[in-house]
Parts: sequence; C-alpha cells; structure tokens
Amino acid sequence: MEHIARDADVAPVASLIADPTRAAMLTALLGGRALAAGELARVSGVSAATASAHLARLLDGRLVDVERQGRHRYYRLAGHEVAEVLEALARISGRPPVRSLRQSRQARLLEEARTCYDHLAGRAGVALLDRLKEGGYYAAHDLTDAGERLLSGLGVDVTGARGSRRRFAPECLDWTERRAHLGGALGAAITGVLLERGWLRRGAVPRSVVLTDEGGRGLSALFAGKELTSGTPVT
Amino acid sequence: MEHIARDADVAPVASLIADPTRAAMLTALLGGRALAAGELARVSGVSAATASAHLARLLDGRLVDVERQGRHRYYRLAGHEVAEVLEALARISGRPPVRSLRQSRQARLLEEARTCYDHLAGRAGVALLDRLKEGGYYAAHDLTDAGERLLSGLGVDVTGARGSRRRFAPECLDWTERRAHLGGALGAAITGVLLERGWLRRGAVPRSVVLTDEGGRGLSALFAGKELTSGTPVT
DNA sequence: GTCACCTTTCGACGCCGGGCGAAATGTCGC
DNA sequence: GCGACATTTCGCCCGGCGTCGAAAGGTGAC
Repeated sequence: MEHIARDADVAPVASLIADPTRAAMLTALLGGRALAAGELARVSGVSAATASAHLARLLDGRLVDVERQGRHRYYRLAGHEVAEVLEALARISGRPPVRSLRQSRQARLLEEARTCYDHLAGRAGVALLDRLKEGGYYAAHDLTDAGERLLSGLGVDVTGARGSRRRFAPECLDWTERRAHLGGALGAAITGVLLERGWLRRGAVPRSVVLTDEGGRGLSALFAGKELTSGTPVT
Repeated sequence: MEHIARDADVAPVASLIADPTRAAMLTALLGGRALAAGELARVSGVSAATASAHLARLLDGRLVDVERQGRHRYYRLAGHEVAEVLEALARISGRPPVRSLRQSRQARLLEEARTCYDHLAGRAGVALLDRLKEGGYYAAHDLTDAGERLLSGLGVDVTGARGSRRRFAPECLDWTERRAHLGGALGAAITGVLLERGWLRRGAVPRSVVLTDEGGRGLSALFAGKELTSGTPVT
C-alpha cells in the first residue's frame, strides 16, 4: 500500500477505471461476487454490446477475471490488489451522484449486514468491532494476546493473516453507520470463518449477508464467555 | 486501504490520473518534493500552456496543492492518501515504457538512497530493514518490543505512527534492489527523524537522499550497540 | 519604470473513444 | 436440429479532451 515496486506507468490502468461505465462495473464487483456480463450491463446502464466491449478491455487490462459457465460469463475482480486500488480511489473521491430509487431500496437491505469485497461491514461489522474493543481483544489497530487466542479458538488463521501483504486489521469508516468496522486480512479471515460455520449466510441482494440464528447464539456465547472473566456482562 | 467510506464515484479522480501527461506529473511528485509548474512541464514533456491546464485540473480535483512563491508556483501531492492511490495503481500496472537516457542516468544516482514519497527506499532503505530484522527489532510486519524501545530512544514517535490511518510497517519490494524495505507510517516517521538529525540529507536529484558521515556513525553505533547484547556483532 | 521571466488564458485544430443497432457466434433445453 | 437466450463482433456516429502558439497577467531584478 505504501510503495511502488517499480516506476510503472499508471495511466493505462487509471484510464480503464476512468470511464463511468467501467467504474460502475468495478464498483459492483467490489462485493466480491462474480457477476454475469448481462448483470453488469444492467447495473451500469448500458446495452449488452457496450458492456461487452468494456469487459473485454477490463479483461485485457487484467482488472477482472472471467469464468465461463454455460452460456454465461461471470466476471470478478482480479485479486484484492485491484479492490485496494478502487478503495484507495474512493477514499479521495467526492460523494456519489444521486442514486436511483431501486438502488436506495436495496441500500436499506444492506445496512444491517453486508460484505465489502471480502470482509464484514454494515451494522453487524460495526457491532463486531465494538465487541472486540469492549472485551479487550483489539486495540491500536491490532489484536491483543487475548484477541489472538479468542479468534484462533474460533478457527481464524490469525498468523496467516498477519503474514499477508494486506493490512492486518485496519479500522475503516462504514458507509452507512459512520462508525468503524474491521477490514484487512483479519476482517477477511474472520468473515470467511463465519461463512464456513454457517453463522453468516450470503443474501439475495449482492453484497448482503445475514446473521443466522446459530450465528447470533454463537457470537453472544463467544463474547459473553469472555465478558464473565473481564467483569462486565453484555447481552 | 481496505474499505470505502461511502460508495463514492471513482471515475472522475481516475480520469484525472488516466492522462499520461498528468500521470507523469503525479509520479514526479511522488518524490514528496514540491515542483514548479515549469519543471512539471519539462518532466512530462509538454508545453507550459498544456502543463498549466493540466495542473489546474489536478488542483480542482484536489489531487495536488499549490503554494505560490514569488513568480513560481510549487505543486505538491495533496496528502498521503493521494500517494497511496498512485502506489496502489502502480502495483497493478505493467512495467514502464522505455525511459530516456537522461532519466536512466539519474536513476543510477537514486539506487544508493532515495525516498519514495516520504520514506526511505533504495539500497539504504533495504539495508535499514535488514538491520532491523537481524537485530530482532522487526518481525512479521511489526516492531518487536525491543524495536519499539530502540526507535523510541532515537526519537521516533512509534505510538503515533501506530495510531495512524496508514499501514504501520509494511514491507515492499524495492524498485532497484528487488528486496524489501520499510514503508508506511513507521517508515515515514523514521525517515523524518533521520532528516531532522542530519543523518540523512536531501540530494540534488529529486527523491535522492544521502547518508551523511554523522548518519553512518550514528546508525552503526545504534545497531552495533544492540548487536553486542544479542551476540552477533556486525560492522 | 522597464525588462525579463514564469505562469495562465484564449482560440482553434485533430483525434481518440464511448455509444448504439444489427448481425454473427455460442450454448442450453427439448 | 430448432428456437430461445446470453454474449460478442461489426460499422457508424458524435462529443469531449489534449495539444499548441500567441498574447495577457503577475512578479522580481535593476
């Protein structure tokens, strides 16, 4: 995130992102799910022909990967480095243009819980980070020893995440809540475990996830257990 | 680096970077120094008129700041977030087009030591990270307790750097050495202290820095002192 | 005040690239 | 094999933007 490996010329890739249609496609793919060419044409508001041309250019520029499945072609972002470019760009970009009503209806569904590329965001993501902080598991952008034990016990590969090239455990402002939630390699690892365990399930709307009943029980047990030892029970 | 604060419209900013002339200007500014409009026109190979138009757009897009000084106008990147966008883009960009002879002559001067935006790179940056690792001051993308004491004693604000929104202490491949060096908030803080102490001095070529005699003595004393306690002296 | 220099503004030119509809290619279901 | 559907290819139009030279706006040196 901090340094260039060589003095690469940055313009061609930026040019790919610079077109509003392609930017909409890439932003849609930030949810981490692969989308078919037709879906991408719809979300970006262009004809299938136009979308196809754009996707060909994104593919040529190695910003997306494609997977053929029958008569569909599913496109996904070509790795988290690409997602990080988009996120870095978003961080210095102004507020978005007005959104359609359909989109704002879907937005409400995303408030409760959603993923951003590959980690948990939304109200659930904010709550998770709050619990980690309250319980003394997380401080100063890092896990405490207690936090490391807690998550390792849950099945999260903490040391693997720490060795990743990505930021380990950054806090980021949430889209809807205006509060911090957990991202980075650790956020992704946690989300992966929650999905594996069935504590979290992907929803119908792209990027949305729901906390299952089992997940609710599991998480409150997890944090309640610790809260007993630290003295301040929380429901 | 990991998450978008809101679903910002990323295309306009990308569009600013997408033009080769503006990209050359921004890349030149990655050295961290402010450059005059005329210099930027020269490094990007366009007329003063064209450069002026580009700089006006970059200014309008908040990618650069300007400082008037007499009849010159010095432009600089508008914060490290902008640098991080460029670096993230460079990471997924292909290799650069062939460079001019003049540039490759200057490149040799940069091999020994240089800064990348605000932290130490080049051979000296690689050597610094090597020493930190050998001495047990740095491991797994983080300072050890010993490293924290060592750098705090030198005057580096380690806790301040850890609280920063930037990655704390990422390793990155170096441009010339193909080896890792230290970046991020910690890399910047260290470089700042070295410059304050006069151990490092900015050179004539933009982005280049030289290790002063005093700096050479200071650093070897710093690491030699530790090496005595850890058992393996290094000259 | 006058000259020299750096920078910006103005006006005009050229071209690249995104847009679409229609037709071609490919794949599934029967 | 045939029709329905998803996707790509082709041909064409059009707007926006990067480019420059010339001239104007400011600033420092003397």
